[in-house]
Amino acid sequence: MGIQGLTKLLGDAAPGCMKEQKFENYFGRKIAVDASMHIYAFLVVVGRQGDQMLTSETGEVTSHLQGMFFRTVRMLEAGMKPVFVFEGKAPELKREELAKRSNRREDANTELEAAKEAGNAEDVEKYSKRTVRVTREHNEECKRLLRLMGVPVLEAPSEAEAQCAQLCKDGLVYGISTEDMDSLTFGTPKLIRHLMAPSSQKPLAMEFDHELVLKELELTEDQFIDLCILCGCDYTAKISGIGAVRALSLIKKHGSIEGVLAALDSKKYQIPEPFPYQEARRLFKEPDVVKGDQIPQLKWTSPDTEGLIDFLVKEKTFAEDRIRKAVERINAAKGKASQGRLESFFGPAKVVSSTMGKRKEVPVAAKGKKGSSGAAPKKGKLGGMGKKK
DNA sequence: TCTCTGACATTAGACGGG
DNA sequence: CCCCGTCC
DNA sequence: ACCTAATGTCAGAG
Repeated sequence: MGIQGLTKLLGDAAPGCMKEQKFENYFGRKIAVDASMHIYAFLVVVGRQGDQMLTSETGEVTSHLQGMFFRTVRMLEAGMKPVFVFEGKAPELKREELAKRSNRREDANTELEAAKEAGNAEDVEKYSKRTVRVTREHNEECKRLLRLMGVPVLEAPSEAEAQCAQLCKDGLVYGISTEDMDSLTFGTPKLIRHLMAPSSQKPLAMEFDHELVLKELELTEDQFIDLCILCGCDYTAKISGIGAVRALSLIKKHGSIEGVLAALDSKKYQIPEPFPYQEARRLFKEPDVVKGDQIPQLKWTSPDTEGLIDFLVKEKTFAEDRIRKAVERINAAKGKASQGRLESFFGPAKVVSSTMGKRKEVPVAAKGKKGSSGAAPKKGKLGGMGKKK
């Protein structure tokens, strides 16, 4: 569920923490991605007709592979270096939330049966989407695919978003690409939304800067975490009647959840029972993650063409020429990337730190503010000037 | 009147030929 | 460039 | 057996 109403709150109360970015700005950058969210979306939408999905000859679902493969190709082609992080064990506090989701799936299942019975195609599609579940198998197949593509895969001990945030804190990636605002609560220095949105029509990528969030809201990091808990997170129930706006003003006035609780009119506002906000706080502040030297080295290598053919074509019935063409695209992009690396000028190598020679991903020095919007779209990549203001 | 919350519903990819 | 059928 | 989330709409309380 993320943090309820946080995006809107930041837009209203901390507009300076978000900045639109052009797609090209991510050339050469390392980006962490939460894999499970992508897999879920692919299963819901890729190749779906009614309750049918893409499948191999033997009837196994392949929608997640189709989606993951081509999206990753797009990222690599754009010069990005993605690292995919897979979900580990959910924290105990999330159990309740997960149980709710599971129940909703079951309801959808009965609705689905009814719709099939009635021959209502529209409802069959609607409810079958809601029954989607990411299995261990889906995850394992995606890991195998990514490794064959030469893209690093990381297994999180627990929450993937927390692990992504840690990668960014440790300077191993520039930012994390996600739609989930939880990542900011976990303290990622940089969060990127809409990164993979298609060039036309959709909004530009939007970067959220953690430091600026705190600055604009005039909160400490601890207070920001408390704010997020009050807004509504996966770990505790909400106080009915307190949404994002009131939560912010309460935290500002009283400094912490303890302060807020002490001052709240208990007749007007019911505190949920139990309300393990301290535990939730700990999960955000010190989540179960691998950090620093413990993180395996992230390596981006050339795709294993024949391995991909064996997997996708021989096992999963993909069209061989499509796969070969896509691998070509990757190789072409890699050539360009190693040739024209800006990074060799501005890049990571410069930063000397105490972290045992680990490389740091550093933001490219700020270019002119927003001066030349006519910066020669070389290949007409961005067709229309999005009707920006 | 206006702001805010909460419940409920909806949406969610990418390619390539025409 | 957009639309829409297809990907497996 | 097991892990996704945001956004939009609207009624009604304060």
